[in-house]
Amino acid sequence: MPEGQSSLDLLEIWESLMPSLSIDCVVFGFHDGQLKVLALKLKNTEQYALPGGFVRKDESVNEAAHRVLRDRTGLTDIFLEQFYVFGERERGDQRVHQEVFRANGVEIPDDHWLFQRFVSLGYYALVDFSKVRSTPDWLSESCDWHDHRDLPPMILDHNAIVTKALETLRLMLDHKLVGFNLLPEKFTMGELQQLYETILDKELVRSNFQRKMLSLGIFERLEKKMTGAANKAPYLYRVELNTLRNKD
Amino acid sequence: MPEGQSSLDLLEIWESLMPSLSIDCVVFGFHDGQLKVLALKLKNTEQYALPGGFVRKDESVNEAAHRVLRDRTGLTDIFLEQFYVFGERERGDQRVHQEVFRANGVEIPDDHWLFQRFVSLGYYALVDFSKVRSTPDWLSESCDWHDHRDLPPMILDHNAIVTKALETLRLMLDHKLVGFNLLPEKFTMGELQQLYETILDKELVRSNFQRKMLSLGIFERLEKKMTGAANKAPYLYRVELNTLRNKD
DNA sequence: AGTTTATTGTATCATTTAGATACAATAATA
DNA sequence: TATTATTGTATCTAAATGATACAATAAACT
Repeated sequence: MPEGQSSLDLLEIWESLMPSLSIDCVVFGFHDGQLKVLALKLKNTEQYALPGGFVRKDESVNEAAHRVLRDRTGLTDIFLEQFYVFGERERGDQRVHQEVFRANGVEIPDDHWLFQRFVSLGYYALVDFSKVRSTPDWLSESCDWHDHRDLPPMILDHNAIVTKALETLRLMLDHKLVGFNLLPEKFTMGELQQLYETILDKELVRSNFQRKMLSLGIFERLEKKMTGAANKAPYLYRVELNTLRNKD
Repeated sequence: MPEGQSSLDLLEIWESLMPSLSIDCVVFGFHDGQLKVLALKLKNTEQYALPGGFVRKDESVNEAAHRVLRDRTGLTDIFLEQFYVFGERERGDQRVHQEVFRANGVEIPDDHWLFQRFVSLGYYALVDFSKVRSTPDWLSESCDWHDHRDLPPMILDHNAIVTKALETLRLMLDHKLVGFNLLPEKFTMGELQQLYETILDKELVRSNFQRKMLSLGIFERLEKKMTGAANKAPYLYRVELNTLRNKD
């Protein structure tokens, strides 16, 4: 049995949690022109899972999601929103967790609460890839980025959860202005366009994209970014934080 | 103690339910040029509540919401969608239910599951006002429509839930095409416009509204509606069901 | 029966937004 | 200094939206 974790501990933990409720986070990042998703590789198996957790009795569901995200990425103050509740009767074989425990030498009775039905609250987060310090949880051996078009097979309905999260992100990208949460503080219009093209899976006309973005009036133009390339240097932009606010 | 319901029954019911999860439905209807919301008047109190319920262990959360809606309105096959999870630590005084029970002569211990913390899944429904046969539940003396701008004080955070539901409806009205779910099968463009104006709280230019709606190409023009008024009779329209589909 | 009235359906204008293309400005290289 | 690739902006066109006008018409009134 691995150190620091016993069936007794699990029972104590259970008492402090909201029963039947779980949280799954689809953490989006952007790197190398790819939209990435954080996934955990479960110890001693070939299974992957989304960062997730449970809701404590003394915290709100949104607080729980922020805590999960902080534990896996080290980030606070991130864009994080509910997008769907996954509450099918059979969301996939709940025994996957049992397999994981067995693979790690932990015997837990079949009727343990962990293997009961959970309704999962789906959250999606938009983070600055470069700021993330990804950290596996105690069941996982690693926590890494995967291209959203090439995700490993994940437990339960986690692949479907990512699909739904991406749909929501596409919707919100047109609707609210949330895209730049995936970029560093300073970015060029070219980088922003590449981000939009990746998420929407559609090519955009550069000049028109630039016109539209700048007409929003939410960007502050900073110094030029000397790229070293043999051509005109693009300006860096920053979102004027006074203009927008992402709160719970 | 009222017939048909005892503490023992409640315990049995409890065993069949997903713990800590509840469902609240904001049922929108349209009548007399007003956007209406269904609310229950709790027996022997001046408190109101949204139609709601719990999730059975053998049904999905969406099925649970449909069941709640069927029980309160008699309707199946309605537009019903999740819009938010209300999971604050203190969503208001959970003892309101206790008050209701006391007012009805039912003593339930303070530590009963009904008074514990619940996370509520918010659903909103769009229904044909004329088709609803509103039916109170066993805790309520009536189930009636209220103008959305003049709702009675409701328990817990139910007033806030309605506000959030209305925001979602406004968003979806622009985005998807869901408005006509609030109208009878056949309707005039004038009626549809009045509906949009009420929901969006904004006047629209008739000719432009008509042009936009008809350009969607989802309406089938039927016979004229002879209103009896001394002017040109408007056509009735129906949504071509082949074109659109609302599924879970 | 002809006139009046209010409302509907559609046309037409102007304005705004979006798509397509062109071109001057420019950072590094040849 | 010319070349090159890319950026920022302008311009033209097309589509969507806003504002207004007007003919068609169901019932009431003369």
